[in-house]
Amino acid sequence: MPELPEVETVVRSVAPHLAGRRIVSADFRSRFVTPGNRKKLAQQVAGRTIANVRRRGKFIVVTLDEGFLAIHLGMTGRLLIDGREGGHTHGVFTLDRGTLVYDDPRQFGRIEWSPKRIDRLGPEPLEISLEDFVARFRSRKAQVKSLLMNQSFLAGLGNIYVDEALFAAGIHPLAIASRISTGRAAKLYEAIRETLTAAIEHRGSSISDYVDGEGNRGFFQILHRVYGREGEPCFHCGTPIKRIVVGQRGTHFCPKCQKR
DNA sequence: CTTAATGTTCCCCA
DNA sequence: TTGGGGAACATTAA
Repeated sequence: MPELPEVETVVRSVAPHLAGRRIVSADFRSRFVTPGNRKKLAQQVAGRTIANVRRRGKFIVVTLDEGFLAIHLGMTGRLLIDGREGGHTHGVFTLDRGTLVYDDPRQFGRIEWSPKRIDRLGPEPLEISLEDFVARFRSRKAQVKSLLMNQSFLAGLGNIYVDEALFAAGIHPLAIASRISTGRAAKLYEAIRETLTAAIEHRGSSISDYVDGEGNRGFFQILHRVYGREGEPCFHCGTPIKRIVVGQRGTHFCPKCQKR
């Protein structure tokens, strides 16, 4: 479900309901979503007041009056205001007004107290300057697809938006970053920003079951130009979209429009 | 039955 | 330190 635009949409939908609320109690039920001592974590958050909710990379950062909680949605995580509890509910926050429910069938998501890995995230794609991005990008010898997926290089892009941004920039997913000209790297920078901005405006991509904090679907999937379009004609040149595997992830691109 | 799915970490090896 | 490749985590849908 969740790359930067989806997480941003969840944060925006959930924040007004949570800011200023007091967590009366919490209940965590999964040894995967909440590794370690779940009872202790529940005690840690109980009684605390939520100062604000924001996004960092693909993490939802819930700042409390003391400390913070980081929620990562993994592949299938959902954070729902006044959501109904079901068979895949692994976290329930009872607030002084309403509840917050965490659902996650695959349990790849995490709810953690001040996790260190948030410090290892790279810059935000919508905040880094063009100069800094190009300098970082051109110093790497990795394939662009893998590099852009790397959260310590840039925080927030995932499989869908990397494929879409590379198509928009006309860059082949297997191109080597350091061998791409400054001009094309600059074009990639703009493509990333435009793709993410448009996706946020459309409230994210609901390709299977993604919904925001109020249960609303996004509709950026309508505008996908390569992701999930294997064999279908490129919107630009008509060549069938190709699918290969890079870093164990399905990778979609136009073999004619995207140069190495 | 097999494959793939919006993600991340860990391990091995160059 | 960088980077490629593979396995693992748990579940569902096609």
